[in-house]
Parts: sequence; C-alpha cells; structure tokens
Amino acid sequence: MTKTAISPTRSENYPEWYQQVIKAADLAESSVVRGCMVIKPWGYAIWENIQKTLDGMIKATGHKNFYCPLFVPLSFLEKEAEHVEGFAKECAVVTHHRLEADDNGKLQPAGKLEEPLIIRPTSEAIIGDLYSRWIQSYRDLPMLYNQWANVVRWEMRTRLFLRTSEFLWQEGHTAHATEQEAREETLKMLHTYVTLVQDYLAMPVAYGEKTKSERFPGAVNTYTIEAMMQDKKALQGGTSHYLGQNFAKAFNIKFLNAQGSEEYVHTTSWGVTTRLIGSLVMMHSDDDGLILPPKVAPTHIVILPLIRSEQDRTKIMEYCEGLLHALKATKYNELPIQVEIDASDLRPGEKAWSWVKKGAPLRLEIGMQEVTKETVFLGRRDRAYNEKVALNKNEFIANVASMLQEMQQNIFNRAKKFQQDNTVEIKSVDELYKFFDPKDENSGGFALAPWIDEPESEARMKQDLKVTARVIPAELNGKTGKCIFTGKEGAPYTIFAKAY
RNA sequence: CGGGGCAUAGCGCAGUCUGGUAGCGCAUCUGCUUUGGGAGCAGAGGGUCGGGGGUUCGAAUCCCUCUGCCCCGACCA
Repeated sequence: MTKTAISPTRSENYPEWYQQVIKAADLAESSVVRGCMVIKPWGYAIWENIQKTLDGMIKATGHKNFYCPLFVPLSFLEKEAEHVEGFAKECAVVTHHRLEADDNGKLQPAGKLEEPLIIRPTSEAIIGDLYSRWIQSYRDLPMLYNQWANVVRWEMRTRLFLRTSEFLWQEGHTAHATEQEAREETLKMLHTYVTLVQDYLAMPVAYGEKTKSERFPGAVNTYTIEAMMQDKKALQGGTSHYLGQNFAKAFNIKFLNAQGSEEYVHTTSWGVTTRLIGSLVMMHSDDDGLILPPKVAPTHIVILPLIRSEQDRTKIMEYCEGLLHALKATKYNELPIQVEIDASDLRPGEKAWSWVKKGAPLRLEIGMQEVTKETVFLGRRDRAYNEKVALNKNEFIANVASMLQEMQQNIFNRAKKFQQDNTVEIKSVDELYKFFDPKDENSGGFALAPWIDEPESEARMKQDLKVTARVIPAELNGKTGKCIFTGKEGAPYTIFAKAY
C-alpha cells in the first residue's frame, strides 16, 4: 500500500480529486466573488504558454489581433434572435455608473444608465456592429481578426477552470465574401485547435460537427473538439462556428462585390478558453498530482540542491548553477529549456514532492555525491517517484531535449490508448443502455453509434442515461449506418457520452 | 427559481440537542535536534462564534429576522 500525494484518489472520488490536484499544484483558488477564480502564477504561466503557442498559430494563418470593449449595449445583443435567447439567462448587466452613500453610510448605485450594458458573454454582437461599418467592398474581405479577452457567463454552478463565471479565452471573428471561403475558415480553425491540443497539450481529441441541439446560438454549423477525461466523461475543448449570414443580416454587414451588387458577408467565430487547463488536469494527472506535458510546462527541469552540511554549500550551489546555465543553453521544441533551482530551505523530501504535485517534468537532486561524480540524480514525472536514476551530467545535458520529447509522446500515447480502450461501436439501443449502465460506476466512455439527429431519442438518452451526442467524428469521413433508434439508413456515426 | 444543508482562528472542523470563562487538527512564529523517500520535540501568537434584535443573572448554544455560501435539479466554453 503506497501513500498518494493527493487524497482522495481518482478512483475514490474523481471530482474531489480534481479540486485537490488544483490546490496541491497551486494552479488557482476560488475567489470571494461567487463563481470566479484567482489564477495563481503556476496556473497562469500554463495559460501564457498556451496563449503564446496558439497566438502564433492564429497569426500564421493570416489573422490579426484586436481588442473590443468589455461592455455590449443591450440593444446590440437583441439583434440576433437565437443568439440573445441562448445567452440571455447568463448575462451580467450593468445598470448604474456611480455610487453614493445613503443615510446609513452604505454605498448605493446611483446614476442609472439610459441603456443597460451587458458584460460580454461573447463578442459577436459588438463585432457585428463594427464589421458593418468596416466592411464596404469586396476589397475589405476577408476580415480576419482575433481577440484575447475575458468574458462573463453567469453560470448556475461553477468549478475551477471547467466552468467559472468569468473566464479567459480567445475569440476569432472573421467575415468572408463567399460561403465556401467561410466554411473553409471554420474548418481551418477547427484543425488549428486539433493541432494545438494534440501536439502541444498532448490531448487526443475527437473532432467534427456538433448535432443540432448542441449548436452555438445563432450558428449554422458548430464544430467541436471533444476530449475524454479519466472518468470517461467528455469535455468540449474548443469550438469553431460557421455563422452563415445570420449575423450579417442581423447587423447589416454588406459589401459591394466585384460586379457592383450588394451582398451579405458570411461570418465565422471560434474560441478556446482557460477550460483547456481543466481538461489538461483531468486528462493527464495522477494520484500524486499534476502531470504536465513538457511543451506546456512553465518549468521543464527543477534543480534541487541537497545540502547536508554548510561546508558543502558553495560547491553544491556552484555545481547547480553550472548545470542551470548548461541546460538553459539547450533547446526543446525550438525554445530554450526552462530550468529553475529551488533553493528554498524545505526538507529534501518535502521539496521534491512539492514539484511532483506541480507536475514539473524532470527533477534533479544534487548533493555532494553528484558533485564528486559529475552526475545528476534524475526523477521523471511520468515514472514512479522512487524510480530515480544517476546519469552522467554531460550525457544528460546532451539527451535532455529528446527525453522531454519522449515524455511528451508518452503522455499523449497513454491518453490516446485510454480513449481508444473506452470507445466502443454500438449497434443497438440495448447495447447503448448496457454501455452506459447507471448501476455500474465503471461503465461508459465514448459510444460510437449511427444516429438520426432528432429530439425524441436525444431526450430519451439524456433522461435515462444522462448521455448526450458529443460530436460526429470528421475522421470517419461521413460514414453512415442504420440509426439505432429509428432503423433509418444514412444515419451518421455519432459519439455519445456523459459530458462536463 | 424548486428541494436540502451550512456559517466558530489563515484553512478544515468539534462544541449547539441539554445555556455557565472559546476548543481540536493543519498552517504560522520561536528554539533545539534532524536532513539523499513528505521530520521530531518543546513553546508561542491568533477568534467581539456571519449581521441585527429578543429571552435570561448569564447566549456560540434558545427564539425572531436579515445576509452570505455549499450540495441536488434546470442552464452551460
């Protein structure tokens, strides 16, 4: 029986384990403000790494960053009927612009606004208004902009990173002359997200189109990336929408084409959020805490000096500094390797465990033995804690980048295997009900079944099994079969799962 | 908005039924001893018991009221 750093373990209580990992890794904590979180430096550094990588990808595909206001006039939101219906219930509304002390000295809102302002739940509305003025001619198209921002959705129930009232994201908004071009853009960005999560966050995903009921309010088509967590539930990691001319018509976004006649543009929008950090935690971590894929880790290698007697201090620290500089001069994933010496005076065991819980990929314990023998004593986060090895210092430095890459690949492979092992093709309603057996806690996963998208069977699954249609996997290239509910032919294979 | 809970030290809790000087664990601080698998011992600091009102000689405890939060449901990146 081995003691784990995180209690409870995943098998004992998965949701509580998730909260404890976040706490132990010092990623974030909940704020005094209901439903909001404070993202702490280690968590924010992960977000900055995701941002840096994705921002590069967004720019490489021809987009430019801009920034729009936090506030959206209420009347703007009203313009697209489905859109407002989808978001109305979760809007935070600003009605006043001043505070005045009342007779009891309590501050009261004063200065009522003529028109209430909505704190953006998403920015289609305000950007629709901008684009209607910015776009006049076919020469203005395509308009390819992205913004990094915070948004607020007043959710009923919140969980750190997975669903908070305020969250950080990027939202791309593009306008195109033709439907075909806008559709290509939608899919291009979907694939950008697939690359980001798979190659960078080491998260295998199923990707493709959403079913009708899961569509973004106001979209013609919604595409998604869906990841499987270690409790076999699905988590939507990002979306890309083809909005057709819905927003163009609502906001009057028109252009003169080359032939001199007026047309509505076709728009898209796409986004990923700080939720990615939540899925990263739930997909890769273990009962000892966070496990970070090296590409996203703020610190790749932590050097832990073990100073037994003061007379050794200078020698050990010099050796550590030398190691630090040599490692910093090496590159992984085309960027300098991030190395840190933890010189805090915690006890060795405690210090090492704190970095295990934070998910640092490599730990180097350095004492007099290493100094004398010119070695490093290495612990890897993808191996057991006590599986440490002594390696020649120079060999380690020479091989460190490939070691990190091997870890990155291992982490992806392990998650991929888990997803594959828990994805099952379903041929009948009976099989579906067996797969999601409510009496068996270990049941479930991704059920791949041919299905005609209609409300009756969808409601039935949700009611009986708490299961929803997650995605029609694009990898199957439109493969169809006999709908398991209606028996109709031509039903697209669809992934069903319990979802976050 | 429906149903159920909770509010006591920085964090987690006991004490409330049955009223009688505010407790425990962790964390913090100090000292000594330890240190290559999460240290031990000794000591110290820290709370108008969520707010307001009432009953009482006396209220964390009983009554009224207000506020905030959590869980289950509907909503959701």
